Amino acid sequence: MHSEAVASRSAEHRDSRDPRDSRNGTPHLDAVSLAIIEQLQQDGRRPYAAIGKAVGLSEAAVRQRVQKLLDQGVMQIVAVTDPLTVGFRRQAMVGINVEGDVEAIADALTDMAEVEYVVMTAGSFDILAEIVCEDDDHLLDVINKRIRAQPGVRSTESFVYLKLKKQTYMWGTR
Amino acid sequence: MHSEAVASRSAEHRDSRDPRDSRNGTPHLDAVSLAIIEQLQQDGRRPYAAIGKAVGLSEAAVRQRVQKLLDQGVMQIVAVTDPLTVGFRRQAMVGINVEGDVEAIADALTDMAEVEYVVMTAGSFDILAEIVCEDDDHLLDVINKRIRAQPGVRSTESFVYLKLKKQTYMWGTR
DNA sequence: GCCGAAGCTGCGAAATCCGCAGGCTTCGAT
DNA sequence: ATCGAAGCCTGCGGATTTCGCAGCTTCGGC
Repeated sequence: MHSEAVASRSAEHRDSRDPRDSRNGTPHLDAVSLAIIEQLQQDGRRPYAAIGKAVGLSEAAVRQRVQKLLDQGVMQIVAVTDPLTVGFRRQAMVGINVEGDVEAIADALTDMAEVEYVVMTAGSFDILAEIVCEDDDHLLDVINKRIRAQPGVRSTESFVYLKLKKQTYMWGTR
Repeated sequence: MHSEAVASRSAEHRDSRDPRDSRNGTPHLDAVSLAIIEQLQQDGRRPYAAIGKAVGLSEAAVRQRVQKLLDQGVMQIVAVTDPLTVGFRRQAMVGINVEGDVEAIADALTDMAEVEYVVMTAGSFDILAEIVCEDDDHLLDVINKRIRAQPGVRSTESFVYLKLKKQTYMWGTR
């Protein structure tokens, strides 16, 4: 019977028709876009023609897809550095416990320039936040004067970084 | 006395003569390279000529500097994505306590594909590791079968991500 | 059937990238 | 003091890439 072919076709149709995931507003990514992202995870400046050759698309098509991925916020092409070499000598992860509105505290942390990373978690901390500072004084100031000063912050625990062993950006490249 | 002037001169000389920091192997960065990095943190594909105009250098000079920064491993230009949109639905930070050689454990974690981020810390954990997985089963497998199986791992504590609030790559751009 | 949206291709013009030769300065050695 | 090597910059021409646009096809709605 031809039901298999029909199912395959309808799946293709869904892929191309609906660019959005039903659960949230995140756009849907097909295999080709994923392959393009992989290429750019290896080298953010790789030419469109080279990417096209790798994923089986014309240069113009790759260009349009990349532009859309950037516009949609699915990916960004940026330079990433080791903070130490750029003059930030103290980093720490801070575990935070909150009473009341966790998301409000998370938003407040998000607004701080020294806070690089904020995530709400399940477990013995409500929030984990990564702090990037120039020196010890700066770090102390951020943790004690700014974070702990937030109303609703019940307690914090700090983990000062001693040595960064790994930091990759290769999701999807494995 | 002139000891201050002498010290100042010798420091200048060290900066320009020796591209490496004495403490570790990290190369020294001058203000211009920092400015170039800032440009590329805003847009990893910005043309060299535009960067040159912004930092006061010729196109060729910018190109040479960027190439050197990449070769030295000071920065990398890559596409970064939201893991959720590329199909990784479970993430967690894992705090680890170790008996014996902490760095050996950290190295073992570094070799795992699902481990995105490894840092040795001071505080109540010896190591923090970020895990990126496709689903709960995958996450469970990595934590229980792979991480806790490492000899020397005394205990672990997991923080499953509920919501990622902030993730920037803008060191130096503030 | 007809129309609009979305996505891909091909192509020519403009912009960018790239390699290289040459100039300038610093620094160490003779 | 002079010389040579090294490091870094500029300028330039050719190769490559990017960019905008017109046209084609598919698919779903009316």
